[in-house]
Amino acid sequence: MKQQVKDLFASALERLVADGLLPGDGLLDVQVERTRDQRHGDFSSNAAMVLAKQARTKPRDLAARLVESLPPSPLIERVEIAGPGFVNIFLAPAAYRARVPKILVTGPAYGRSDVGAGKRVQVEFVSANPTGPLHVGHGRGAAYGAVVADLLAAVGFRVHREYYVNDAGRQMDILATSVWLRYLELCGEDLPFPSNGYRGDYVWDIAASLHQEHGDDYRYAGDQVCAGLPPDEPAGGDKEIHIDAVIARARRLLGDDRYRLVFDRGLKHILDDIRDDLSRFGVDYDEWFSERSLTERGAIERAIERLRAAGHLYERDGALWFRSSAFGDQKDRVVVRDNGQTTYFTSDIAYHLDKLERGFERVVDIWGADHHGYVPRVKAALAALGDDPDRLDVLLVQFAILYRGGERAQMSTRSGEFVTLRQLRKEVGRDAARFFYIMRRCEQHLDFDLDLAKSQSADNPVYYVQYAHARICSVLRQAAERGMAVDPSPGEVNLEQLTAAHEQALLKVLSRYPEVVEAAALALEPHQLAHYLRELANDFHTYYNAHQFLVEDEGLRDARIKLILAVRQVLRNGLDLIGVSAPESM
RNA sequence: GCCCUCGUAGCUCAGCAGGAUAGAGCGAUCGCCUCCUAAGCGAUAGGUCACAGGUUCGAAUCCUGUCGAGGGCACCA
Repeated sequence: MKQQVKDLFASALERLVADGLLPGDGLLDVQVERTRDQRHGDFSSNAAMVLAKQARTKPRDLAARLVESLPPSPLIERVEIAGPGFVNIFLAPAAYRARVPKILVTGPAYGRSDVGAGKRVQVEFVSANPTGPLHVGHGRGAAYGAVVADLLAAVGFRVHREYYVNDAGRQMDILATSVWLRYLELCGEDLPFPSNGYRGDYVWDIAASLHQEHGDDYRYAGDQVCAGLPPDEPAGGDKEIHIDAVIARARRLLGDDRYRLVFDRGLKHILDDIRDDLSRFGVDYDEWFSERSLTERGAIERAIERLRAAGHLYERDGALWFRSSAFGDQKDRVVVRDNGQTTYFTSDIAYHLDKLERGFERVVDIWGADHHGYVPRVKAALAALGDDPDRLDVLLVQFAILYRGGERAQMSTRSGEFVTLRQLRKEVGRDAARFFYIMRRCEQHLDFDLDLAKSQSADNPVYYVQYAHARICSVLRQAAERGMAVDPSPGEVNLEQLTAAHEQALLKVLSRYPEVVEAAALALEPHQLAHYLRELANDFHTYYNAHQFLVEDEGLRDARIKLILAVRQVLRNGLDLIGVSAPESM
């Protein structure tokens, strides 16, 4: 609808250019906005004020010429010039009424568009280390990423959802070693557990399955495992040095193949768990991309070579550095350590290079806000390799803080007592979790009120929106019970009876839906959609309280039912996009 | 110390590619079911848009600085 109005302005401006009133360049960005105030009409353009200088005219005079040049359209009832030079558009009531059949015909596709023009976009999100179950912090990234991906798909992008599996790092070695130590305990060995190891129950589970399947095959005597290790922290040592030594010991005793087996068992177990968890949360991926595969395919070597060839690497203190500071980073970064190992950052360069090489025109990364320091260096790497860093959008999602009974719910990581995403789902349900996670802008800290998320009241925005949907279904059931025919055909007869203020308001909100979806998608901001749905539900509830739908007058009844059918369709479409169910009854 | 994000009603937040009198929800106060689900609706009160400058027809929105909150500054991942 907005686009149609925009098009009218664009052709008006073209005429003014043809008349020589305006220069032909720089006019492409016509600004047409929904008005905030009814009295200013439905749409408003500031074009005359913006262009007055170029036209060497007063804004109001230019506005007048602009209005004269607007092509006639059945969409528009009248146009007026207001204030310093705003052109205000009042739409014809018929234009709004026509929305109802449009929505009923388009159905689930109402709100979808093709502004993305089939461009390929990759959305990478969650990508938590597979060292344990997902916690509530990951949940926000999961919900946010899933909705961003769905929004982009809804406006015509070809979306590829991807999870980057950090299956190659030191944290994974710590996990593998933790599993092995627990396994040894199950075998009856008595050993101390490193303070830096993973202590969650899931580690015991993995160890138990290992033990069940392989018996004592991986068993070594406790003193053989512990002999000569540097002391752990409680014994006055360094926990990092200690755990590294334990890892090295595990590798030596088990040998590469058997160590890998333990390692992969832990990896697979946890990854399966994460995949299952996310899937139950309505979050599914097209690809689980293995970091290890980058090494195996030589992608990391290739990335280093490309940087070297481009002259952006140098050696210092025995390490190989990338001159990222030349591309906007704070300081240069190490790419190959003095011990010959590459860094996490090196993998990241290779990974992002790989993304662009796979032909994605745009890449969206969704990271925890604690990783924000990495944005400049990854962009620096892309720039250094001649790629456009603006093809990469990084969304930084702030942490979610849980509240229960007005108190901050505690969560600590290593101890294994953290609140997992699974626990949260169990407690508040998938719908509430999804909705709460995306109702705030990602840069905002999220106060997640567990009591509110569970409450079945109007205070709870999830129930509020869902209730509107259920109410409409209920009205239709009532109609059936009373033997009133419901005609879902999209005809326009009777619709001119929708003259009440509440009906006008609803029609207007319904007409805005595609614009909201587009704006939310392009800005990568799911919360816009959540806010819209609340507003639509509110307008419906107000209407419900003010008017009876199942009235005696058949024409009026038909019109009202068609209207609420349209409302129901838009509620469904919107809820579906944010991954929340639309219940028939509550 | 340097960098990033944030600062809008008592609370939680929208609004920020500049636009007309700054909006919601919660909480507070007062109302609304003989009626399709009251898991609902209406009304009232509530603001120096952190502060100070600047840019211009116009600034909550853009720029600079100050203050405050959070986060990041590894040859960890």
